[in-house]
Amino acid sequence: MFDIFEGDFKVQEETNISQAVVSRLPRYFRYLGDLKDEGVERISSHELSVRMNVTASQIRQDFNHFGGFGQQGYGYNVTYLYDEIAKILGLDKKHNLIIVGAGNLGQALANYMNFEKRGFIIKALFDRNTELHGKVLRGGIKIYPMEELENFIRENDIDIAVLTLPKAGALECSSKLVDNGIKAIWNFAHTDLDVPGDVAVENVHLSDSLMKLSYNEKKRFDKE
Amino acid sequence: MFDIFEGDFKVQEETNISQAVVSRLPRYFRYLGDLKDEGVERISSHELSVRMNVTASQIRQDFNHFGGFGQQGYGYNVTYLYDEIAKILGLDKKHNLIIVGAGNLGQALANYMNFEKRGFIIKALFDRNTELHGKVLRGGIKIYPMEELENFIRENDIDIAVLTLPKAGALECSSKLVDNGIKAIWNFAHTDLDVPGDVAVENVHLSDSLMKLSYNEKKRFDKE
DNA sequence: CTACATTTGTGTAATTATTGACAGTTGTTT
DNA sequence: AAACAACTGTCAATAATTACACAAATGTAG
Repeated sequence: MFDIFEGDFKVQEETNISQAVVSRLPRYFRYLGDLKDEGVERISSHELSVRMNVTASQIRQDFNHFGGFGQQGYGYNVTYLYDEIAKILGLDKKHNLIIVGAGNLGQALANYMNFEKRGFIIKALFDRNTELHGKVLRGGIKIYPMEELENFIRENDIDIAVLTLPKAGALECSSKLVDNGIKAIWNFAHTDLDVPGDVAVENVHLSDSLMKLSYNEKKRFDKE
Repeated sequence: MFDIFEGDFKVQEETNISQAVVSRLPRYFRYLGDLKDEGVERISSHELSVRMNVTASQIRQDFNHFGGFGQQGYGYNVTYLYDEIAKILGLDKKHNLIIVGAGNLGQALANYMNFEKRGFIIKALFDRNTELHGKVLRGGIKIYPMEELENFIRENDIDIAVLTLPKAGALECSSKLVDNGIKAIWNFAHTDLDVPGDVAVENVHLSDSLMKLSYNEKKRFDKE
């Protein structure tokens, strides 16, 4: 009788993890990957807390949001935990990406691609600059004109769009992407987007990040 | 008599602003820049809150951490507030940067450079790849061999280092940077750094960010 | 097989962050 | 020039996040 309520509650909770927790998951995943590479089979929240410089309590609490992955008296099995977090993060499935804006950053991301190892496949770039059209980057990724964007999305099962455009075009472009069914935008444009609630946006505002660094550098200087 | 205590307290507080607040400053700065461009002279916390989609209370409280920039019954003078936030973020001074690691990302950042407008001047890149040595990028920025790193830092008043290296070399490199007096590291390497407390580090873990996006996309999908 | 050290999951406390409320000040209108 | 509306700075309340503490479970050593 109580179990039913508990169950319902859990499910509801699972869809409502705070971003504070979510932000930490990739870092856990990274450290667990390292442990795997080192051949470590099991690890306790305490050991991990020392490595990662966080509290063991936070680690246990974070993992518990998704159900218990550990065992009392034993700890966590590294490979199992690694795989589970991968699933939570959606890394067990392939994602098809397009990059909109083939400037320095767009091309760098296309060439960079450690992401492919994790199942994020870049299918194409798009740009309005006609000089770039037809250019082929590493791995045969091609730059297309903007006009082909809509068709490409529909025909290639694209779910994530990377926005590496100047501020001006970004907003307009984001609505076009959304209209064509994109459900996730990785936004490098120097502006905030305004999209429906069912579209995920992850902002990478490099300038903001650099300013934060500048503040923190200054602060430490001021202290002396 | 009381003023003295109040004063002391303020100063102490000023050096201890939470990162939650600091993270919001660049965004305020961005919106204030837009307002300036639009020719808006004054703005209330309420108006700004609508634009930025945050609470007016948070805006007032945030600004108050650094002393009051507004006036009761009037609001905030856009230009004044913009300039004050610039000062807080250390944008009133020039910063000399070097980029360590002249791969795709390093070169893209060097070429990209809207940062120069804000006083972040890239002075040079460094890489171990001999094929790149001597290559000149936009604005005359040159790629040097790693061996010249230490001298260059000392002779060119560098305060910020941008780390765009693969994971393996990043840790070793960061200690070298710190040893030569770097006080701020913008870390794009796929690993956490271990530096003394007086060195500011700002991490830009692109993979982490992408995984977060993947989680949030998945979550929205799960809901239906 | 028993005693003990280890470790998770979880309820609770403490801390931090955000929001609400309002006194006091300023600008504006009549 | 008085009355009123708009607005900040700040105190208090609420909400969210993090840390603590311990019962229950497991592995290990003697």
